[in-house]
Amino acid sequence: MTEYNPKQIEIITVTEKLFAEKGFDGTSIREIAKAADINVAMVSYYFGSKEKLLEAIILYRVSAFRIMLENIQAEAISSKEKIEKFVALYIKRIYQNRDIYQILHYEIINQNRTSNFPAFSEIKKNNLKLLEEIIKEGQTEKIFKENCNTVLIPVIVIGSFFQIYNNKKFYQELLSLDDDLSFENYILNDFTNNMSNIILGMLIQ
Amino acid sequence: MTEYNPKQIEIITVTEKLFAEKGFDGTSIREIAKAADINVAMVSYYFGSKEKLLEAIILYRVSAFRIMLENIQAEAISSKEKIEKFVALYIKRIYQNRDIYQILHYEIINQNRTSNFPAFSEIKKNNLKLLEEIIKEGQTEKIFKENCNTVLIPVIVIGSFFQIYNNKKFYQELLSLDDDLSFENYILNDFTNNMSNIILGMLIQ
Amino acid sequence: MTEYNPKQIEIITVTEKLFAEKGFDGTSIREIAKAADINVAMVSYYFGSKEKLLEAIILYRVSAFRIMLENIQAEAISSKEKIEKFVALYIKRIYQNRDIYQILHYEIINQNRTSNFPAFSEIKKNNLKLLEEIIKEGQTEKIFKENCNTVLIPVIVIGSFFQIYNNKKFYQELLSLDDDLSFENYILNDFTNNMSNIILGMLIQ
Amino acid sequence: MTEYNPKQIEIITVTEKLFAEKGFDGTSIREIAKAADINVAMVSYYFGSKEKLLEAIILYRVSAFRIMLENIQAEAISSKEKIEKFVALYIKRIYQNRDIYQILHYEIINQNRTSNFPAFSEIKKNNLKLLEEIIKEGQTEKIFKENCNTVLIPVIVIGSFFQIYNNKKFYQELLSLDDDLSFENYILNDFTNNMSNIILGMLIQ
DNA sequence: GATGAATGAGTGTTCATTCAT
DNA sequence: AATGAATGAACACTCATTCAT
Repeated sequence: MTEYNPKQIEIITVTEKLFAEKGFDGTSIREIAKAADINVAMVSYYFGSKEKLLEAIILYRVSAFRIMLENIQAEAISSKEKIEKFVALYIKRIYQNRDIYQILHYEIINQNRTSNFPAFSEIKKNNLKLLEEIIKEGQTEKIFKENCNTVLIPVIVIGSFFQIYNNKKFYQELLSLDDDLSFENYILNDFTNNMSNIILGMLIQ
Repeated sequence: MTEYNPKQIEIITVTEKLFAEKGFDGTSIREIAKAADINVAMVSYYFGSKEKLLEAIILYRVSAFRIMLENIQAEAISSKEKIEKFVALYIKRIYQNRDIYQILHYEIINQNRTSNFPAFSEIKKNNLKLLEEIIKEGQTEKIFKENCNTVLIPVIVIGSFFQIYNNKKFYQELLSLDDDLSFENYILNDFTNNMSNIILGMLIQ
Repeated sequence: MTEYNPKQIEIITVTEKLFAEKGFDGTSIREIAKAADINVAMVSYYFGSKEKLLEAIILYRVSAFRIMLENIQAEAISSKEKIEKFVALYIKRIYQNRDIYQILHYEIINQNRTSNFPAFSEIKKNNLKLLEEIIKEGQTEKIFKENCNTVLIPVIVIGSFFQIYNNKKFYQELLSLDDDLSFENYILNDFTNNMSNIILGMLIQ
Repeated sequence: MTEYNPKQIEIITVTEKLFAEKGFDGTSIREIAKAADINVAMVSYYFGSKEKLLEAIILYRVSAFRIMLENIQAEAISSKEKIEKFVALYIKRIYQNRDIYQILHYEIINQNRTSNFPAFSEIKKNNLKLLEEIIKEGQTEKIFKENCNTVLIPVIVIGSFFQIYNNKKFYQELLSLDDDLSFENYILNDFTNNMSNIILGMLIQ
């Protein structure tokens, strides 16, 4: 895990946004250089290649996912509250890292590139394991149903989020969310609550 | 609405798949020409440009969405059964048209391209209206809750589907779906049932 | 063995000269394009890459070497005269094809490129075989020595030629060969005669 | 004539080999820096530019040629033995300095670079003069012919050497010289003897 | 109506060199 | 005295598109 200097981090940050907006192929190194106010040669100089820059971005951000939702389990709250907190934290985290998720989304589909993202799969599996523990706790407390589809929970949360986020304009119009702030508020409050309730609806007897 | 000749339709069909797999920028006209066994100049000749080909693909497929789910409402079945049918048909339709959905997904994000897809928004709105009617029916029958979040229902269904579909490999491993057929069966049966139940869970009192 | 169209042949001809003068690495596609009055993209379009253009040049010229010196053997002249004719023809041939020889020379040294030139080796071996037959004939006629170093003969002829040719300026000054024509005359007459005598000196008892 | 410090000499030594192997254009400063374990800026720092480094290499080695074959003339041996010694020394010297010869060879052809090498021409002329003296001695002794082509003698020796050396692989196979040592032995013994005999064949009446 | 040839703009990358330190 | 960081120019090559036929 190499450390990046401030300029490298700026390149990563700028490129992250461009890749999320226009895709990997749709973004040229010259655009990146312009946006980051650096020389075109700098990307190759710092990261070796455009593809390695992509990998660097993913690695840089994915490693940030590591310190995740573990502490929820330890808190002295009910299983129901834990699920609520899990969903809220999960959505918040996805929202904050929506750019890198978008990129991963692009690139996971184009499986020709950076063949696999084992680190990312690992995190997804860890999250699932944490969720399973919370649910198991609720099951021993006889609050949650016995046969719960754990796998579908992150699927629904993350899928629904991006379905809305990727069709932002459509839903902004539909839900009268005039500006970006009200959209953000919607996601972090109403949408989050709705998701919580749906998930709990799946779990509670 | 221009009619396309068989060769144009073949180009559309071939390109649809390539765009879905590799994205618009990731697919070159040469690849298309090779895959469709036509001359490189044909694409420009028939469609004007690569971008216009994209628009043609979208228009061609989106118009196929038109004849949609309207007849559900007319059927002599319960509101609950109508929702189940709606969800099943919806997923089936998305699954069948996953390529064009994938493309739209790509391109809606890159909003620089083909500024908007009004036809597509129209269809989404129509579907929502139909769904609202079904729900209203269930509400007058006192089967469904009064305040239901209609908007979220397609969001959850379509979002969850693509969350799974785009991470096919990950979920195939997780759910032990060895081949494409068992994956398809999972989507059209288990996943569909799960979605139905979740949606009904949101609606039923 | 693909046929080349006139434009391709012109590219080959122009590039041949540039490669001979400035080497492969020292010649840019832009220079070639300028010299051949074509678009920069044409080289890649016609030959695939700069390296494949080099291979095309070599193949194109080396195939011309094929029809070589075979008919000398059949002629009704003495072994001594055959050797004289062999040397004269050999030098003439090298002189005419000095550009491609120069390129091969460059590229054989840089063995990283186009790993080997089996076609070229083949021709060299064939020439050696032909020479051996002539010498054997002279040996049975008791004109030539028994133990002759056949291998060294082409080495001396070709080596000496290029030693002079590559230091043209130096030897033009030294031998008072003011212009290109007198240099050419020197090569095809005096130098050729000298070489003949030296080779015959090696062979004759 | 500037003196070079040990680091400069190392750069010269390392680069000499790289230039001989891959040519001037084919060798990048980064490669040189890596091979000599120095910073990329060092070359420009010490020599001004890549081209000036080339000139430095040539100058450095060519000056070593200076102390050459002069003492042969003084020795109390026959003219024939002097020629034999001259040829042997000449080949040995070329063999030892084959790298710089290779570079000169490259660069003399590309006459755009380092316009001329007067120092080198000087040495060649000196060698010719020495040879002429030896031959003249032999002529007064009535051992050598009256009209001898002095100029051709170094041409043949140096030309033949490089014709073999540059096609090392081909001749190693042809002459069954399995490794580098046996090739070296061949050059310094058999080849040298052959050359001596050929040259003497040209000279002796 | 259809296409092979051709093109200029653009791609990612490498280059020798410079410069602040 | 020596260097890591940085740069603009050039590199080979691919792109979508055009055009004469």
